[in-house]
Amino acid sequence: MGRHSCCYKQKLRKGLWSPEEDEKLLRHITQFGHGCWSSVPKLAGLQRCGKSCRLRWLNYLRPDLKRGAFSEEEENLIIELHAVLGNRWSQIAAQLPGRTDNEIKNLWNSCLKKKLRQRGVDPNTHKPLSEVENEEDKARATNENNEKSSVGSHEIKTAEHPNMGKALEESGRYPLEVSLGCKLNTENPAATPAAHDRLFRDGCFLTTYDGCATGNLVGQFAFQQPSCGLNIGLSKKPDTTLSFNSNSRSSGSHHMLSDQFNSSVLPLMFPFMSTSNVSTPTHIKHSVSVALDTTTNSYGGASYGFRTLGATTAATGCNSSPLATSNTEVHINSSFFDRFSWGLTDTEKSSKEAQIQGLEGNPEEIKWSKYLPSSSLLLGTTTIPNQCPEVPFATSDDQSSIAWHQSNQLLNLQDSDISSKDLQRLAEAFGQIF
DNA sequence: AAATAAGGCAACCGCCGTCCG
DNA sequence: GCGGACGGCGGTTGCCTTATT
Repeated sequence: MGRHSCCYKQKLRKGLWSPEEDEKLLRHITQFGHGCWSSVPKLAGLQRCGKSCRLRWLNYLRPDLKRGAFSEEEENLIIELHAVLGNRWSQIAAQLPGRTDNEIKNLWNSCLKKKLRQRGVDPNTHKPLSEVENEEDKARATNENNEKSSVGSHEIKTAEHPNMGKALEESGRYPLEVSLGCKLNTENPAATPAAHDRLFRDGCFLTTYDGCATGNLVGQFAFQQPSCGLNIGLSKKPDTTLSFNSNSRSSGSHHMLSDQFNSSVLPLMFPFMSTSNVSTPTHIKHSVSVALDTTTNSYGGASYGFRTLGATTAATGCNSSPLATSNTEVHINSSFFDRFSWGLTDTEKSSKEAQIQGLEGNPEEIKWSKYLPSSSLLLGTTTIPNQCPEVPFATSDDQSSIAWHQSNQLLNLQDSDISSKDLQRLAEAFGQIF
C-alpha cells in the first residue's frame, strides 16, 4: 500500500499541460489506447506520471467531453443528485454525459453552493437555511446545557427514562424515535402541541413537534431511527395535496405509504424493536391514524401510540400524552394514509426519475445502485407532484423515491456484508437529503 | 492605470480498495 | 496472507482571468 510510486520519481513535469503534451497524449491514446496508465507516459514520450496522464485524458482530452457552460437542466440535476449522493462527484458525473467529476465539483464549489444559499437552501443539508440555523442553535444550546451539567445527553435521557439505559445497552442502538407533528389548528394555534414534546417509553421515543411553524404544513409525520439516519415522513399542506418536501424526512410514494408501509415493513425498518431484549413487542402492529378535516385544513385528531397487542390504548388528540399506555406496541395503521386526498398519479414519471431508475439497472457504471434493493420493497413507480416551496427547482418526488430506495436497502443491509463505511455513507446521504 | 479581491478552473495530493505476484 | 502496483476518488491548492476599488 502507500503512495503511487510515480510520486517519488524525479524529473517529471507538473503543472499545466502544454499543447505539445496534449497532442502526444492524444495521439498515443487514440492510436493504442491507454492500457496501463503507468506505461503511457513512457510510450507517449511524456515526462509525466501515469496518474497525471490519466487525469488529463479523463478531464480534458477524451473526445466525448461536452464543452461549454452547464445548462440550467444540468445544474438542477446536479443539485438533485447532490441531495441524494452528497459529494460523490463521480457518481453524479455518471448521470451527466460528457461532464467530468472534477468539472461538477468545481461548479458546485464555485457556483451552485452560492446559488442555493441565495435561494435560502443550505447546500450541505439541502434544508431551508432557517431550519438549519434553528437546528444549529438548538444543538448549541444542548451542548451548552450538557457542558453545564457535565452530563452527556445520553445520560440525561437515561436519567429521565429509567428503562432507556437498559434499552440502549441491550439493543446496542439508539432508540426508535417516532415523530408526530400533529396539526396546524388555524383557529386555535395553542392547541398545536409543543415543539419536541418528547416522551420515552420502553425503548422508543415519541416525539411530537409542531411541524407547522412555517405555515406551509398542516401536519408532519415521521419515523426516525437516528442511529442510521433513517427517517421517513410526510407532510400535508393546506391545499390538501400530499407533499414530500426536502426537509420533511420524507420518502416514498403513494404505493409505499399505502401498500408497503404495512406490518411487514416496520420491523424491517426498525429491527431493534423486535430484536432487543427490552420490552418490545413480539408482534408489531402499526397504528397511527390521523383524521384529516379538510374543511379546516387541520387534522381532526390524531390517534397514535404504543399499545398492547389486541388492546388499543392509543390516545386521541394532539396534545395528550399518548404514551400513557402500559405496553409497547407501535401501532401504525395504514388507514392513516388513506385518510388523505392524495392527488397522486401512478403514471407521471419525470425524465430525471427515469434517469435515476435507469442507473439502477447498471451497477457496473453506477456504483451507488449497489445500495438499492432488488426486493419487492423497491418501488419508485409513482411520483408525487412537486410541492416543495423551499426547493423550487427540485423535484421532491425524485428525491423521495431515491430516499425510499436507499432506506429500504439500508434496512436490507442489516445482514449483508456491506461495510460500516458504506452504511455511514448512506446515512450521510440521508442526512443530506433530509 | 495599478493594486487588490474574487471567481473559475486545472491539476495535484493523499487516501482507499482492488488486483496480482 | 502479504505487500507492491495501480486505478479511482474527493479534497485541496494554486494559477490565471476577471471584476472591483
